[in-house]
Amino acid sequence: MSNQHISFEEPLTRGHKKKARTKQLLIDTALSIYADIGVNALTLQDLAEKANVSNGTIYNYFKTRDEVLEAVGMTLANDFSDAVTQASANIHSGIQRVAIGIRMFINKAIQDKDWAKALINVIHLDDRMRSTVANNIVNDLELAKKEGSIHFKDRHIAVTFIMSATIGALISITEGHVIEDHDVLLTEMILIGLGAEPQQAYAIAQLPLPV
Amino acid sequence: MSNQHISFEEPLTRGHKKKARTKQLLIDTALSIYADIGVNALTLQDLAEKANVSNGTIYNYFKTRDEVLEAVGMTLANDFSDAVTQASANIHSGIQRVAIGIRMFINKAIQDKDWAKALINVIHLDDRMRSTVANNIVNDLELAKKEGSIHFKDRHIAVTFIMSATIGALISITEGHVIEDHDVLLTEMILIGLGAEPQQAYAIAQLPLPV
Amino acid sequence: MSNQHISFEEPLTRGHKKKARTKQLLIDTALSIYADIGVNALTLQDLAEKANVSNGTIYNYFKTRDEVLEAVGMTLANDFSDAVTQASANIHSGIQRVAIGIRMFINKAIQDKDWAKALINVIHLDDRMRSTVANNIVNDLELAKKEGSIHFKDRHIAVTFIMSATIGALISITEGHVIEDHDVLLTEMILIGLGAEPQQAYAIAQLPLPV
Amino acid sequence: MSNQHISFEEPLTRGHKKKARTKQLLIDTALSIYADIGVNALTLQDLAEKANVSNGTIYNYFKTRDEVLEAVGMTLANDFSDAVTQASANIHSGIQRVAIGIRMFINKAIQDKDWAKALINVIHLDDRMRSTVANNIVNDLELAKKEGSIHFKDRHIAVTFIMSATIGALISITEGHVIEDHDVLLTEMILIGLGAEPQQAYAIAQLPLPV
DNA sequence: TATGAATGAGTCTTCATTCAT
DNA sequence: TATGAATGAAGACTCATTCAT
Repeated sequence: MSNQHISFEEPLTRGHKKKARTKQLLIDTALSIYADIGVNALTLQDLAEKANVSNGTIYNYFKTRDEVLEAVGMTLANDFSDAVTQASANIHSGIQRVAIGIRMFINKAIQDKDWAKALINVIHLDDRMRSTVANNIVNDLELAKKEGSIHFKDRHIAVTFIMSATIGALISITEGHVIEDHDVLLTEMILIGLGAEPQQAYAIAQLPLPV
Repeated sequence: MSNQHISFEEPLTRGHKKKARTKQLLIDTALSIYADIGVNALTLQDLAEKANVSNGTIYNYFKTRDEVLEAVGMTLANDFSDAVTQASANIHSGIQRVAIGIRMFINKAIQDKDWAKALINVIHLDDRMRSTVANNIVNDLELAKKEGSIHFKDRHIAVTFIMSATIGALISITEGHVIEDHDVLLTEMILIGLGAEPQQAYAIAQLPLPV
Repeated sequence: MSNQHISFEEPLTRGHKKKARTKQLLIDTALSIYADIGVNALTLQDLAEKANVSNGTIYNYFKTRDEVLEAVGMTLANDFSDAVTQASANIHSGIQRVAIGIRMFINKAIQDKDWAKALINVIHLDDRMRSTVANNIVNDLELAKKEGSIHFKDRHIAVTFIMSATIGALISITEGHVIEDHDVLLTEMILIGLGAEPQQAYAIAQLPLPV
Repeated sequence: MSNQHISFEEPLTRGHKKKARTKQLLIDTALSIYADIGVNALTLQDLAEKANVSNGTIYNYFKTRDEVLEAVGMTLANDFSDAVTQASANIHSGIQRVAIGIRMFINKAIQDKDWAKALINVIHLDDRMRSTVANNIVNDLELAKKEGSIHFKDRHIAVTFIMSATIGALISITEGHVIEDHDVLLTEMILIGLGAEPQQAYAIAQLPLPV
């Protein structure tokens, strides 16, 4: 949940552990470029320069430019997945799990705007990534429905509703619109929109996040 | 509200005045290319070819590639604005006007998926367009708040919520996920999310749309 | 039959006829590069420079590098075909037509070593070209067999024999080994090898070539 | 005469001395790549991979890529030389030795098409190799002339004639055109072309090859 | 205005070669 | 000797832009 993905500036002097660190370096560097100028504008020459690496080196790790972009997308998707899954590990209420996911996204975006920018860029361009994220939501959503805490007519619409409202908030945040309790407010709106009782929605949206 | 933006295939003989017909042709053609391959992938060579025009001709109407993209964005934004404004002309309830806007977007997307694809592409890449759309919502939203039919703590969050949820639905639709009463369902979710009374939200979301 | 293919040096001031002259210019220039350094070593940058043209211009006429090579090969093949066909137009004896073909090849190579070098390069790399040439021989060969002037067990072997012996001689010539009556001597060897009566072979190989 | 040159697949456990085994492995592997894709297309990366060796290893045995190609060419040339020399060791008739050389080439090509393909590739690109082969023929040819069994006006033309007709046949064979007694038929054509008495040519071309 | 040939800077990609381990 | 990561020069190809006709 920290800044580890955008850490390419630190001179690789630390561990001397493996040379395959270069691959991670490239991905991290690419991520930071995404944040700056977007996915499309990334050129391999720029990536090589910013990573202090020769252009040819990139091709020791990726066969094509697209493979680089894909690797970055995967990294983002997996990080998301891992962080949220881990945080919700001990939570068995569907509506709570949904709330935690939304709030973690928002809070991470506030902490690390570069991460958010990169994520937004990738999500707009990569269908697979959207599916990955959607799959992570759908189970919690169905669980919440069974619990009776929310209700919706079409699952796909509900998932889309959550994702798009969250991404929308992320865009706002990267543009500088951050307010107090952003995560709580948005979560309330989404849960109520999904048919939750306002009282319950308020309560759940404000629960302390798991450590 | 019809297919007019993607009408470049028709042999440009109809009503177009001889002058500047070419400019509109170029914009329409660009729009259809957006829908197919996105904004970034549009090349002027492709545009010229698809518009049955020499590449040099484009430069008689636009100074740079960016100017083409801008013109297309303006067209999309204005069309939206005009259509919704016109439809809501005689509606004086804020919440109703918001509902009409959302539903018109959804229904137009269902009717004209190419328009929706182009719009999505543009909105993701063009900050100005987002603002244009947002400005059209904000007045109705404030009006609804004054009427007491909805309530929200932060205006910007509310606007973003509406827009992003709507765009999310548009994306779903372009991907083929269309269900019955899509517009009504989404409008309900959004209005309730904004704090509307469920009963009222249901009622308003189902009102017949103005002709 | 003259140097027309390697005429790229002359400044395109003559006819002002067509701009599509550029395509021919490129082919001619490529041909001369073949002669110098071979097909494989041809780079488009080199071609552009030697043709006094921007690298991008090449792509106005050919989609890929391979298309350039193919066009040059076609030019060579067609030139051969046309020249020999024209020369043998009024000759109805199969063995005479075969002899004329061989001798024209040899003589043209002696006159224009660049042409020969380019031809050799292309023939080694382009299967289609070999077939094209072979097809031009096979009819005359069958005709000669029917006349009883030569005889062979396998047509394919016979055609290959003629072609490879001729190309071999071309290679020798490009390497500087030219002797008097090279065309006549080689033709004799080939015709006799194909079973012609030595007396007849001598006679036919020495007939004056048609103008 | 067996498949020894293309034997890189076998797990290099047999008789190879531990030393310099790798060098031979590289040459053999290169040979097989020649057959597949030609000399020019051979890349050291590909070679290293197919030889199950690190790319850096190649540079322990060869200073440059060209040195690799040269070594392969030498191997091919020497193998030819050795095999034919050995086979003709007890044959003292010039025309017979010429016939044996031609036929051995053809038969080896039929047995081992990869060898033939590699040889063709090399011979087209390497002048030195052509000379090496030519030198092996020229003595036998002069001997045959002294014996009166053949006669030619220009030695170089005669050598070229033999070589090119043989290589031509090799190309045919690699393309799948193999007929019965290919070696005998071609040898007859060549010998007759060189002025041998047809009866003698037939007889000599059919003599059993030395073991 | 319309045309389309020409331009050339910018990108991706390949591959021989080097070198620290 | 063997390895394989790193290098960087070189080449193919794209595409916005210019300009003479």
